[in-house]
Amino acid sequence: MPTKKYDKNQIDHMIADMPENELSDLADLFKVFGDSTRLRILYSLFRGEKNVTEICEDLGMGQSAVSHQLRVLKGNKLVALRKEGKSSIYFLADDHVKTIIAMGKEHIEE
Amino acid sequence: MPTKKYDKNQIDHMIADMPENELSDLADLFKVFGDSTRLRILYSLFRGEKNVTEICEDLGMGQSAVSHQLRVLKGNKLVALRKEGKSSIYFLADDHVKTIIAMGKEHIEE
DNA sequence: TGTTCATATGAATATATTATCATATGTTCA
DNA sequence: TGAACATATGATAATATATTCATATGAACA
Repeated sequence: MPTKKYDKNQIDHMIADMPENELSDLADLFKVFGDSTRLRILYSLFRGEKNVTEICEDLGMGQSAVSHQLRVLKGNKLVALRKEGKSSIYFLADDHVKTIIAMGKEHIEE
Repeated sequence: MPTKKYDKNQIDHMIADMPENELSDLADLFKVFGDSTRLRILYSLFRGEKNVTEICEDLGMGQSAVSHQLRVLKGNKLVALRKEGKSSIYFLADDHVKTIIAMGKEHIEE
């Protein structure tokens, strides 16, 4: 499978004629990234899949808060999970998560 | 100037070892994209620079609400402006805006 | 079966955010 | 200068959001 690349010309074309309702969906997606707890969860999973307890330890946060945010992330298809005994093992759902984070990172570093 | 490209390997490397405070800045940036009024403004400016009145007309929103959001966008360096007579002409500040929107768009379309 | 561990979820509170209204600032031009 | 226009901004009210607390669900296993 070839590595996917993005260049500016493709991007201009990609954005043109975006309908109003799609913009609204897009805002909802970015809203999910716009919370540092959720972003820290994503970043934690970027370093490897984890169960809920491990995520809590990694973030130093309570189980309930983390579960609530995992629910949001899952609802937006940014993470997925598999059950393993008593545990739920969460992992990043696709590579767009990484790409979006990388783009944002590049922006703030300038 | 060569067209910039991004591939998955670069991206993995880009994200590795991101410090905690940078994640917080990143969440703040995404928060800016996570509002449909602001996203509509960005999209409007993607189609061409505009003064405040024109943006208001394009969005069908009041001047005050738009100005408040332009302030947020400007504070985050996503738009810039030049003064021209009585008008402030706003435009997209850089190409990352487009890239970030394109990545998000691609995600929601799957 | 009953206890423990792991996770999910509902309700409530505290905080943040957005649009509106009113007004201030600044520019143009008669 | 002062009237008209364009934009910016402060305060407020309405809404949305996140965390906490309490509790429910479900699996493993003695």
